Amino acid sequence: MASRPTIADIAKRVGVSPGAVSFALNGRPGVSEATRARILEVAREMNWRPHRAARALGGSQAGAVGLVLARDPRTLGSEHFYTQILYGMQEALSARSIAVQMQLVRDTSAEIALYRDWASEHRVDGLVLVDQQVSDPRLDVVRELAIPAVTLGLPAVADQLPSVWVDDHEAMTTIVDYLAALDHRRIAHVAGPPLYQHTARRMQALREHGSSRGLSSESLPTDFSDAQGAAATRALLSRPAPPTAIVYDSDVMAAAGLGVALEMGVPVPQDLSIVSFDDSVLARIVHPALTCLSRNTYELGAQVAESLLEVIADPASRRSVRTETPRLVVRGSTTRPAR
Amino acid sequence: MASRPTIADIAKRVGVSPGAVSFALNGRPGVSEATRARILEVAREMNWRPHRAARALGGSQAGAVGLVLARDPRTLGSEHFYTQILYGMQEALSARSIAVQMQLVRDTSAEIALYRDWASEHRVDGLVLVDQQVSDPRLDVVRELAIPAVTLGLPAVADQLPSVWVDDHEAMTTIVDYLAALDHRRIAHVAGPPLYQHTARRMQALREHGSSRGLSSESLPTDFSDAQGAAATRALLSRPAPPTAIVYDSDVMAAAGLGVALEMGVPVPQDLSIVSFDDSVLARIVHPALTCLSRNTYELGAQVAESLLEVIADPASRRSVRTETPRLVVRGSTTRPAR
DNA sequence: TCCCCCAACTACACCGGTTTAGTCGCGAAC
DNA sequence: GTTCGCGACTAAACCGGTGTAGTTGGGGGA
Repeated sequence: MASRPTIADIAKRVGVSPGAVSFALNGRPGVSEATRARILEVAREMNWRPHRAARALGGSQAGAVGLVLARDPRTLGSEHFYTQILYGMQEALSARSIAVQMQLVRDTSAEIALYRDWASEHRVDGLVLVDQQVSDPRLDVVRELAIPAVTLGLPAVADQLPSVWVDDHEAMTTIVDYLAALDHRRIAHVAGPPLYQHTARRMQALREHGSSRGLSSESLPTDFSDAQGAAATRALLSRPAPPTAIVYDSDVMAAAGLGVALEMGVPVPQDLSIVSFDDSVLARIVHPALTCLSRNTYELGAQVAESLLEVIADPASRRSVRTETPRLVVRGSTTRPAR
Repeated sequence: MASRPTIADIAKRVGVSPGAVSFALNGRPGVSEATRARILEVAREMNWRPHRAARALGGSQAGAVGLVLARDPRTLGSEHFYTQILYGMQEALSARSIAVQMQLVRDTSAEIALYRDWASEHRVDGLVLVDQQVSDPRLDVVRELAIPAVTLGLPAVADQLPSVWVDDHEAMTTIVDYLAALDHRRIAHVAGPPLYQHTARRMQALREHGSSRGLSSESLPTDFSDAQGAAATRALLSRPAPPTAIVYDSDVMAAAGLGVALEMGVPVPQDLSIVSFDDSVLARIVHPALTCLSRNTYELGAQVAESLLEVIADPASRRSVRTETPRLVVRGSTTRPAR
């Protein structure tokens, strides 16, 4: 009884046909301005809202976009980053009452299966692909399914999808320059899995830029867990000539590394400088607080949403957006190395 | 062209009517077993999947449930907890191909507005209400909208919604008993906002149980931020007779408090024991690692999902589920107080 | 043998929008 | 004065399922 008003209810009340109401509500020609105004007023008065399913059925807009995180969620350490991204996206999309469908899955194959499900159920109008891989099996699937998508990461060279990207090369360069200016000569990098494009890119940047500046440098890959971050740190600090600075691919690993250093009696920052690629509450509350690259993740999410809307509107669009390089926030974990 | 097969396609191929196919696919009487088998086989062969919107339009199942987090997302510290909850829910629901629609909003009024939107757009079949408040304005709205819902928190006494709950009273009792057994006599509690029911409950438990054991105890409310957690810690440790143990309502505040203690030259755990109500990576990687209450958050999420399905199936259901009390995980941040 | 009943199906309306193919009326052009 | 054109609107099909009211055929009971 008290069920939501439909377009037919509005039509009856205004005295026009349902079709006319649809025209009016969607701002398309076919009704006079006077009638349109009447209809809009009545719709507002009756508190009308489109029935999503009905729209999705007729047209083809599901009114939702999808974001899948493929990680072992029990050990996820990047919640903060993706929470911010999600929030940025939602703020940008809620005005158009588009929902963001976020789902956590175990691995990439589950992610791909989910894309197929979503496609066949018409659940989403577009996808955001995060954690881009060097050789990414998702790209083929997305193309096959013909769902509009953007990547958050480097532009996929071979297989063009529009992307919103941060220049990880330049980011690493910024860090290396900063550390070199402080007179650090032996820099280590506790990286993520080289499977990920951003990790690969950072490793490459360190190798190239480090050697061009005459530094000794090295990247140790990990699985992003605090355990492996700690282990890598322990290995590095046990060497005869340990690095004077370690750059970590994530805040969790950096904090874990800091713990190892303190435990091993290596004072931070005096004997070891620590830099993290991620900023977060965690980076702020450990002692000393971590020097890190910081970016406006919220903005990044909003940008992703905008780009995705563009691709949905025009599936042929291939416009990639480069976002500003993260800036270095210096905190207590870095200083000149003691001689 | 290569568009998804519909029920009509299957019907044509099998040589029956679309209605019969619908019966067969939904396991309801009206077709013979032989025909049903044929239909199921052809459906699988053609890789048929129901069109969500079509189902939602006819019946009334949107195939999604909603979860809203109302916090200032820029300072969110509980990502880990809710990520786990979300994952647990998704695992439990994906088998029935029900999606979890999670959204972050700024505050409770935005949360309520979102519920109204979702209701009028028929986006969700049910809601999970988290961060239950002492006097919760959401309860009336949910009842008014007549959406099946469960709360994650204490059972709402006045206004019965089924809930999945953890006994915060007993949790606090566990901590107090543990600290008392170690001979702590002055215990402080850095709490969240007393607006939240679980915080209020913990404060009450500490007051009652502490005094019954002859302890001096006190709760300081905060906004859950690391800044206020740090400030409260500073205030407590500056007193003439500072507490020998502090219990924090969140891992972020506990870690921030730990930082303050070390900075003020108060050795942890010798002069100050620290206990956190939340477990997480953070609690593990700081030094010393934090003693905390730990619970299977993933299970909790799954349980929430089950309960919600129950209410959706039978909106009159009022069954609340009490989950097991979190267990205390002792790490390096607690010990007997130095005399 | 006839009738009734029931299982097994079909036909069709329906959900709430969108969209296309008209219809109508009126002013301008010839 | 008839015709053309166009703006404003209506009727009806359609999207892909679900649910209900028939319809049919065959077996069992009287």
